[in-house]
Amino acid sequence: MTLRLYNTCTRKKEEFKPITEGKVGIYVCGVTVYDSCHVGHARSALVFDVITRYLKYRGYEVTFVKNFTDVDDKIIDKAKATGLPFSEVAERYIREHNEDMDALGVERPTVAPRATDHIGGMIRLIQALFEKGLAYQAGGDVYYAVEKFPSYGKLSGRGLDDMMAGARVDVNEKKNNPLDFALWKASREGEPWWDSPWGKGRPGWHIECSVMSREFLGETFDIHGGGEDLVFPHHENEIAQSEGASGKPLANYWIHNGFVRINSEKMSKSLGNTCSIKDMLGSCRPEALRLFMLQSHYRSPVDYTDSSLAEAKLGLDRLYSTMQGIKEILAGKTDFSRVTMDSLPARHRGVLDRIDALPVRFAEAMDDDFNTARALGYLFDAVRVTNTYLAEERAAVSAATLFVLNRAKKHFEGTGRALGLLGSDPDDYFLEARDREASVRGLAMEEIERMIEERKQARAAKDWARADEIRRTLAEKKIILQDAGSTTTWKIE
RNA sequence: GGCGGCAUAGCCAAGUGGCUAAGGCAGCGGUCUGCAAAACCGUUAUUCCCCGGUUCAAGUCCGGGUGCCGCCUCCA
Repeated sequence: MTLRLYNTCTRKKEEFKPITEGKVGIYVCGVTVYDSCHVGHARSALVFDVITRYLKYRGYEVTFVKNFTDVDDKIIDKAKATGLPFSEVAERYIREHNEDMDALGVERPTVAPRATDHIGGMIRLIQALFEKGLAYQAGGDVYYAVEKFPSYGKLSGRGLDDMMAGARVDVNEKKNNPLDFALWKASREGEPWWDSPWGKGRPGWHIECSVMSREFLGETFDIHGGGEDLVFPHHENEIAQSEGASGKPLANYWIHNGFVRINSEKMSKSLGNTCSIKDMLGSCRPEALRLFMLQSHYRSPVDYTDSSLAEAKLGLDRLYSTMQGIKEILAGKTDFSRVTMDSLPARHRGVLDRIDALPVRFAEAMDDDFNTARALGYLFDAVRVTNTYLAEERAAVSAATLFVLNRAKKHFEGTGRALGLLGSDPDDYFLEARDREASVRGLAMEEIERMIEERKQARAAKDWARADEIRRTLAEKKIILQDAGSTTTWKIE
């Protein structure tokens, strides 16, 4: 079975062949730390989190590098606006970024380098570009001479002439060609600076990634990723820098995730419709957002709305409710160690076969360019099979039942882990969801528990009128009571 | 102006030329329940934006049209 992935550079799905058997080196462009992360950052982070999780699930040893751009015009602007040193602005948003990612259940990268720790490497790379005749100095600035690099435009699929025709290139008299980009910028008064052969200055945006990827992954590595907006100019320029200097391919595969829209509109600061991760997590649980994102293919645009997120949450409840059902029966602790595949009665065997199909189909979907939407379809298929089985078995649990359910649990947990889902204990999941909702709505838990107790007594006395009255009263507060035998649980609608 | 993408049920969404077009949400009918909820069973696209073409066979390939969207400037 082979993993195939869509390579932006060739615009085709290709079979994945790592440089070193069993290992994968992946570099993803991280954030510029000048503001809080929004849902778009969340998508990118979740996409590459699932990609690295799946690569590990498949047995690869993954080295995942995701950088922080901690010196840049916008950070400097923010520093000026707030009166803080630029390094403190960066520090603050790095910390916030990490908190957000932890909250989303995104695994930390193997290395999270910062641009300012690699200034020396950048200077050396720029010098190498001078030696190759690809860089030129103009005052205290250094630019990359785009037309000296023949394959410029190969990633984004455009030629220099096409781009020249575009009206929106900025006019800068210091550049030989309007498409040339800055490798090094002279610092102005009050801006951070580093000494360099070209005077006091700071690096251009693109150079850091060329340097840090080589530092941690080598001149050529397996996968380079980022948001689709980075294809041009950022990644194109990285290629020009890295390949211009080394003469070797930068990355063998390029992966780009699609954008998030909000209510069918592009999310952007100018439209004022960005939604920060912090805000969003105040009203929804992280796993629901993850499920929502994974229900679309990573390259498609995704439209974020309150209702689509609410739907995803219901889907997540469905998954956890199956996990809860399994847990409940397994808690019976009957010994099933003597059950074997061969001794399994046909009816159980039939269910087991369908459940055992999950990891196989899951891998088949994920191997096809990380098709998480299809993979989730298979997961829900297995959920339905399990639910049916659960409904049939509940009355008379046998050792065979436990054997089958134990296997189901393993498969759900295994595939779930590869997606970053189903990591919580199901009981905790539902209690947490309920208590969170209750506190958001300011409901008094003691009062609810008291009324449930009263209703329990009414039911015992077959006083259905009183029991129903309590149900209705609580229902008005959106509290749904669920009777199961003699116990009653509740949840928020 | 240049480059690229998308159009599948009420909504979201997968679909790698060939058995009955995944899955989720919503809806409807039923089972279960004192009543409910959850769960389960059944049901919801004779058809995949439109028009041509290739093929024994097309949602899937090709050409044309229409409609959305992205990038080309900082952006995940």
